[in-house]
Amino acid sequence: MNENYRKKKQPELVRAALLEAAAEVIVEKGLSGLTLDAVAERAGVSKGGLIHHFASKQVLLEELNREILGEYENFISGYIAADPEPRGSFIRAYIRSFFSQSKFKDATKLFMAFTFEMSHNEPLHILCGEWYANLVEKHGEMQNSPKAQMIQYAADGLWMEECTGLVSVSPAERQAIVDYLIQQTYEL
Amino acid sequence: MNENYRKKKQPELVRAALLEAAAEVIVEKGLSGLTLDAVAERAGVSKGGLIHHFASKQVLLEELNREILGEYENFISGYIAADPEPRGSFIRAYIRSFFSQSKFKDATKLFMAFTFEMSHNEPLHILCGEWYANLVEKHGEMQNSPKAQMIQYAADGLWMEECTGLVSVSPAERQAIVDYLIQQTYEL
DNA sequence: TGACAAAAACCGACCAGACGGTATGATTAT
DNA sequence: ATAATCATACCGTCTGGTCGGTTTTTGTCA
Repeated sequence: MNENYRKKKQPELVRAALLEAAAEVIVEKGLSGLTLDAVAERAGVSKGGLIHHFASKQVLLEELNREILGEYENFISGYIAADPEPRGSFIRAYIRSFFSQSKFKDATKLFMAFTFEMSHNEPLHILCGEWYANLVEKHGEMQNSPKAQMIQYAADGLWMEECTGLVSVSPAERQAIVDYLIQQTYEL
Repeated sequence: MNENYRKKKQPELVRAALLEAAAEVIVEKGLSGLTLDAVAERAGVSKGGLIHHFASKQVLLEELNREILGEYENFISGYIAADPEPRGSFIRAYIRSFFSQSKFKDATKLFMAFTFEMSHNEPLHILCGEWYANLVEKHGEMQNSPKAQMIQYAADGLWMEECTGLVSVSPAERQAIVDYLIQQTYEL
């Protein structure tokens, strides 16, 4: 007779806790370490409860991916709206969103896990593809000068480095690079 | 009475085939799809044979990682040696090596899998860390102006995009970006 | 408003297959 | 003869998913 029976039902909270737990497991143990048991235990829910909210592991993955994609889209939209200079605003928002405070811990690593996973997970790949296409369509066409592309690629590279933790760049140095990239977007 | 008993023993070839097979499995099914059975079958070797060459799955991973790191180091060294202009030669080599013909198919995806894996696989992380430190030491200190760092980050981003296959950039456009990055390294 | 049926939320035991790894034996190379 | 190279059979554990049951919530109707 588990106490979760007695507790007030709050399915939305449980669902959120499960997503959060899944994110943590992925970051800590990788996608190969993501098991339903681990997620359920970490969220304080039984496996049956987990499967009630997410019919399968694949569904759990897709929902989690949808979650972080939605978060990034909100970040980007917000930054663009707050930017007085329309020229290059998308790239600036793109850069800034990477360093925004996500509700998921180590969101960059999480994002990277999906980035690789989708290369051999068709539904996930489609999901991300549509998301990106929709993003571009919503915020107008992108700058596609070599320099603009270089800046955007650099943001990706910077983000990736944060995942690896290999080259130890101090926070100050990192901020300096980000500032430099932002500054460059005004000189397209 | 398997035919591999009868065949002439060529342990080095078998070992190479196993690494190659492991690489293919990782690219096609991800690290969560990497199983000893799959690797053994693809290489045409029994599981016992596999375990004879690589004592465990972890060892197999580390050896494969060592292999591709060695390959990249060779690429970089070669490009630096062939570069008449010493200034920025490391960054140019860094860029070019990403688009060199590796002996592993889809080496970029393979590399990316390791890049994420090492964030929660301590031995792998140490391995990569030492490799990178050694690389930097061997080829002199790096350029660390904001612009130089931006170019290097952009190379990472470009490489990452090739893994995702999301934004469809034509080979010509890709080459144009690479050329642009190379060109920029002469203006540090 | 209250009874009550249906649906939603959740648990816990269970299963079939997959997985990493071991043990042992067969064959070849040195 | 000894070591190296492989195959085969096997084991304990883990994993994704199923199933039936229990409690709570919600909708309905008198």
